[in-house]
Amino acid sequence: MINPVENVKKTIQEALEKALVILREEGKISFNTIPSYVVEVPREKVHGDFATNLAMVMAREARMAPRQIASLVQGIIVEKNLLALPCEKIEVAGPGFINFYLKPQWLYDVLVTVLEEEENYGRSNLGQGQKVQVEFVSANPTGLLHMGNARGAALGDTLASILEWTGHEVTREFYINDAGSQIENFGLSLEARYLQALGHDVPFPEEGYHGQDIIDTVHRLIQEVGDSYLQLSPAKRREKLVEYALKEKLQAIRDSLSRFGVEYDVWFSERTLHETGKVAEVVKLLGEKGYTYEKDGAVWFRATAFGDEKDEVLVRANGIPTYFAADIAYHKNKFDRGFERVINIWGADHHGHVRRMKGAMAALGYNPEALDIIIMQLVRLFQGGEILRMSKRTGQYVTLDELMDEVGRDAARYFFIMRSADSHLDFDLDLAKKQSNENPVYYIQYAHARICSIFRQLAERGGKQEVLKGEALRNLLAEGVLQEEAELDLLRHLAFFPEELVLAARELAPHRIARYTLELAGLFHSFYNAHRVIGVEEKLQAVRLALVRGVQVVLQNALAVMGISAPERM
RNA sequence: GCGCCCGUAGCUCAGUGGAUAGAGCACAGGACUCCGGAUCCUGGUGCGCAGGUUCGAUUCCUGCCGGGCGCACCA
Repeated sequence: MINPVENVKKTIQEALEKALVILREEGKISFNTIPSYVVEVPREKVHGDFATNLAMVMAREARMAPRQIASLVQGIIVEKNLLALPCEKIEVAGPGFINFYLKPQWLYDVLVTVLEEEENYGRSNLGQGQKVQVEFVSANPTGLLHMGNARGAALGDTLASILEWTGHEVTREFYINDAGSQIENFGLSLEARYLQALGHDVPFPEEGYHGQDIIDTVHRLIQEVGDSYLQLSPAKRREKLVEYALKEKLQAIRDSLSRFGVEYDVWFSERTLHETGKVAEVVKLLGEKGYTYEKDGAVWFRATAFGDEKDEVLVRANGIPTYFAADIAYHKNKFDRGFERVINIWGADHHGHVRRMKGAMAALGYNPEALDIIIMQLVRLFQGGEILRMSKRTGQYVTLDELMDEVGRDAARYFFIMRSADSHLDFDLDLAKKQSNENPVYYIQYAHARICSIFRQLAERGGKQEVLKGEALRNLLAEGVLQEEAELDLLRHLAFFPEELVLAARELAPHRIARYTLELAGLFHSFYNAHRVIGVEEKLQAVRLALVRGVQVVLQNALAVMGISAPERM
C-alpha cells in the first residue's frame, strides 16, 4: 500500500509550507492562507523530478513577484535543510517554478517496494472500503451481445478492478430487462417463428426481432416440446416461449461475458421488482413526496423540478408502469442495499435519461451525487468503408463472440479500454482483422514475454536466478549501480503505477491504465535494446535483474487490472 | 429548435490552467556475430473559428462552424 510518488509530493509540500511559515515569521513575506497549489512531475526532465507552481499562485496573496517568492522559498529550504529527501539541487525557473532535482535514491526505494509488494504493488486505500456498485452492459436479454455491449463490458469490468485496487468494496452487477414491452415484442416474434416453423403461414411482426438466432432457438424448443404449444392460449404460449428463450439467451450472454473475462457478482431481474410490488411502491412514494401528478390518465414524474426539460411518464394510461418507473425502483433498491456509491455505464443513446434518474433519486431523498453515470459514446462499425448499423431488430450486428473469434479476447479488451468513454469509437472490422497483430496489446505482452525469456535464458545458462530483494537490494542500489537514463526512466514509471490507479479511480477513466501500460512497455523495449541484462558485470546484472523483475511485476499487475493475460511466450 | 458528447499530425487517438503539445498506424532511412527484430533509433509548419477570464488558455467561460447521439404513455 505504498505510493512512492504521493510520498515524495507530501514531503516536498511539508518543506514548502515550513519554508513559508519561517519566511512569514522573519517578516520576509506576508500571507493569510496558502492558496491551493500543485507539486507535480514536469513534462520535461530538464525541469527536474518534481516542480511546484506555489510561488505563482501565491503572488496575489503575498503581493510579490512570483520569482521573488520562489527565490525566498528555495533559499530557505536549502539554508535550513527543510527537505527530508536526498536532493541534488533546487532551482527557480521560468515564470516562478521551483524545481526539485532529487538524487536517484527515491527511485531505488521504488524498486525495493515493488519487489516487496509484488502482486499487491499499486494497491491503495483511497476508497477506504467504500461500498461501490458498478452496473454495466445490462443488455436486453432478447439477443446477443454487440460491439456497444462489448465496449461497456471492457470499460465496466476494468473500472470495477481499478476501484478494487484503490480500496473500494466493489460489486459488479447486470440488470436483466426481463419485463416490459420489448419482452412482449420478443414473445410475438418467437410465436411467429414457432408457428412458421410448424408450417403455419403467419406474418412476422414488422418491429419484431429478425435475427437468425431466435429461429434457431425456436427449433431447439421444438425438439423438446414439439407442437404442443399450439394447444395453449396465445398469451400462455408466448409466456412459455419467452421463458424458454430468455433462459437460453441469458445463458449465452453469461457465457460470452465469461469468455470475455467478465464475472458478475449479481444478476438482477427487473421482473422481480414488478412481482414484489417494488415498482408500484416507488411510484406511490414519489406521489407522497409530491413529485407526481396525473394527466391524460397517466402518472407523471416531475422531472422538471430537477432541471429536466420535461416531465416523464411513470405509469401509462393502461396501468402498466414504464421502464423508467422500474429503473427508479431498481436504483432505490441499490441504495437500500447499502451501496455508498453507484456507478452506471450507459450508452450515449441513454444520456437523456441521466438528469431525470438523478432527479428521481433526489426526490426519494438519496444523494444524487452518489450516483455516477458514465456515458459511453457509441461504437460505429465500418466494413469496406461503409457504416454498418447495429440493430437487434434487423438482426444485423457483429457479436462479442464473433469479435473474440476474430481478434481474441486480449486484443478486443485492450481495444475498448484504450480509448476514453467520451470518444466516439469507429471500429473498422476489416482493419481489426487485418491488423490484429498490430494491436498495441501485443506490444505490451511482448515486453512481458521478453522479460520471461530473460529469466529462461538465465536458467539455461545455469546462472543465479533468485532476484535480489529487501536490504540486500537496497545496499547494492545504494552503490549507484543503476545510472543509465533508460534505467531511471523505467524506475520513474514504476513509481507512478499506484498514482495512476488513483487517478484512474478518481476520474473513472480506465483508459489511463491502458496508456500507462503501453508507455511502460515502450520504456522497457528501449531499455532492452540499449542495454544487456545477462552477461554484464556481476553487480550490474544483479540490479538489472531486479529492475526487469520489477517491470514484469508491474506489467502483470496492470494487465490484471485490465483483464488481459500476461503470456510467458508469444 | 433544445440537451449531451466530440473537433489535436495524412489516419486512429492520448494529454495538461503553466516553462519546447505526444503515441500508434502509414511513409523514408538506419541498428548489436551477443538476453526473442511482434523490438529499437532517426525524420513533424498540428490543438475547428472568434471573443472573454487569467501573470499564463490547446485546457475554463460565451458565441459561431462542423460531426455523432438524444428529445415516446420504447427501453
